[in-house]
Amino acid sequence: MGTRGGGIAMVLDRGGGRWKLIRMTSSKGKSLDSASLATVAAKAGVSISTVSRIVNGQTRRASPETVEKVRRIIEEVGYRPNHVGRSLRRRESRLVAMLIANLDNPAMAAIADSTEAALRAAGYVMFLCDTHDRADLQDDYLYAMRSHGVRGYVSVVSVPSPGLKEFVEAGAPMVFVSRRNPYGPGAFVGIDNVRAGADAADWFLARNITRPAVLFPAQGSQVTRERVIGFCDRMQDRGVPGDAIIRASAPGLSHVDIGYEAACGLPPRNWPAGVMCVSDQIAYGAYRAAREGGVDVPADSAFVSIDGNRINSWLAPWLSSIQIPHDAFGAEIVSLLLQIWGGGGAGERILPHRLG
Amino acid sequence: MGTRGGGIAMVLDRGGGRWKLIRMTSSKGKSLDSASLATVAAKAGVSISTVSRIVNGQTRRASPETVEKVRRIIEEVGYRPNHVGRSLRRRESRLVAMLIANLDNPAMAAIADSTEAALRAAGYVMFLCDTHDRADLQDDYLYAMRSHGVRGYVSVVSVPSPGLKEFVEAGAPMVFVSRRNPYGPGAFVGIDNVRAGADAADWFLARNITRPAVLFPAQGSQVTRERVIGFCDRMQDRGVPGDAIIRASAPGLSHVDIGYEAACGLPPRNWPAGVMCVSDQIAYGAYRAAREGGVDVPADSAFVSIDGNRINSWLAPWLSSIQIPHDAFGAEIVSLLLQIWGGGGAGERILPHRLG
DNA sequence: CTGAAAGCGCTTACAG
DNA sequence: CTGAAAGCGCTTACAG
Repeated sequence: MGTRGGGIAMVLDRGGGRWKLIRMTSSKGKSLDSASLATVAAKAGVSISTVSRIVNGQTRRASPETVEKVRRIIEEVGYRPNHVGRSLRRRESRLVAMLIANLDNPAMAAIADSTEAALRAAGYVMFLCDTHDRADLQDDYLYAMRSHGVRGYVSVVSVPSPGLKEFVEAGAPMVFVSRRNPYGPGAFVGIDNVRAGADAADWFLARNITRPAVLFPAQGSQVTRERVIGFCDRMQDRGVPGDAIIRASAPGLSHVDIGYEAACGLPPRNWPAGVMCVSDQIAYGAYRAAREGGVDVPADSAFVSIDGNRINSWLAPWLSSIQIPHDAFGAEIVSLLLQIWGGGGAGERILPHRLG
Repeated sequence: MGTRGGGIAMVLDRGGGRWKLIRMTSSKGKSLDSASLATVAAKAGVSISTVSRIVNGQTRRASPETVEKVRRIIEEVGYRPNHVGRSLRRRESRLVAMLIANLDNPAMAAIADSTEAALRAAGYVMFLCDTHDRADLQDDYLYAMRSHGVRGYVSVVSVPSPGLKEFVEAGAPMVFVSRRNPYGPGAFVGIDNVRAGADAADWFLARNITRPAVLFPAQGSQVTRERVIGFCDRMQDRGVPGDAIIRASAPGLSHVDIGYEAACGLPPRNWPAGVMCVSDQIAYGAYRAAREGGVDVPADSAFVSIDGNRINSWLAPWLSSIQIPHDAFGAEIVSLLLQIWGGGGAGERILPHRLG
């Protein structure tokens, strides 16, 4: 922005022979900053307004010769609109904030990936914020993003926080992903977690596994709870007594650690023939515990989980994971944002999962 | 930003009894936008300048009572400085662009993670851009970031591109990570790849593996080439004939795919006792090929690679990976940025790797 | 101790 | 067809 290190030049105004002081970018062409509208206008001998209009595609409001000349100069000096000035004036930007719990999680990275692509295709720029699952950081980012004039928010597995509540109540355009808005209704993209859990149950029953374990975080979210409930309910609906299912959980935030710890609590002598993990990361952790306990996966014990990380086919061939179509999330997220901006209200997009 | 949907209010100017027109945020307190300096100033009965100074910590230039009153109002209306206005005026922001080749790669995600934390600690906000290893996208992002007034750039495994060249030549504050500046000297954070390759050779030799294979991308970067060279040179220096090393490569960008394909070319009957992969992802791909070929890893064939992804201890216990301290990159990157901004010139930070 | 004014780069009614 | 002017929110010499 601006012209740090730029010089000053005098230029004769086309119109009335008056002198005009204009700033010019460094003569060496070495300036980091792009030329401004003023530079282009001066070089073309037209007003800033005219250049602005042409930059914004209003070409019929200028003579063909002017348009041609201005375009040539723009090309010549490599002019690019300054988004900061534009944002300030228009009071909106092409920025969308993406708040994500943890970049280290491949599932999150996949969602970020597809959202970035979809936003870019729609002409927006994604502003990625890693909240580390912390309410205070989430709020810091929300306020910072607002200060940067972002036009919308995508909140992936959000954590409840005062700032989030404030934003939701103020009607900030926000799409929730995986985890629903904790403060009311709202746009949502995700899967049917109860059904995913039920599908895992069916998968076991098809293999005559009727005394499985289910592994989940002790301080679970709605998401993990629904998966567990879907699993257990289906099992019981199909005749498995409730106490035949081993429920194993562990505290903490890291799902790998939770999986490991929870699995360490399973009976070593009587290891279940099937282990349902509510996330891939939990399965990764449980896998190590199984190995350490001398259990052969999947020969002795079938592992099923929910996520379907791409890496599984390479590193975890022993895992049957219900695939969440993270690659398809981005398009739905952007479509919902556009719908909200268009005044069409929120909506829910429940995407189909499948056991690949 | 601004006051979409806000109303207008008349307020009596403290000083001269003149009328002043000020904007106010929506009376319902439901505005998405934060209050502006003007709002605070009007409520406090002082000028915008005074509020601005107090916001920026210049408290000794105002009476204690004024400071107190203004602070109370700021708290009351929840004022937060608008970064867009501030950036435009100051002609700099607290934004740092992070250009990264591929979020899907855990090594990249780890670098992004530690950089984000280090930047945040230093009072900056990271703007993450996924270039998908494409020169055109990298340039799009570079120009877009400049338009947003970012103050610095971090380029992780950058790809050569016209825009990058332009930025480098214009002296943009930029730190290169893993891969050096292709257009001259410049700030750099990474490891000694030749030595890492040599260490892998030593590891094999310590286990009497003298007929290893080395797997690498056909269109390799300087980075992968150095690792291969370091490996082969050390092998030969220690008496292994050059043709005893099987060099296997495959084209493409995806390292898992490259690893798989390259390993498929290894002699099934005479599979090498040691496989050196220039990255973890290549090892993941090669591992599958080995399994499919009936090779038991690590019993029949020892796998060594370079990266040290955190997930390895859970999912790839068969892999001995030289650990790159990605978690420590962030601090070095930020320290270099601060050094550049401070006029201290660039520098190289070669971090120690180790085989855990 | 405090405020009026200029200006960052841009857009947009408005006037000609 | 074109330009002067106002103003987005902020900072900062400058004047008092």
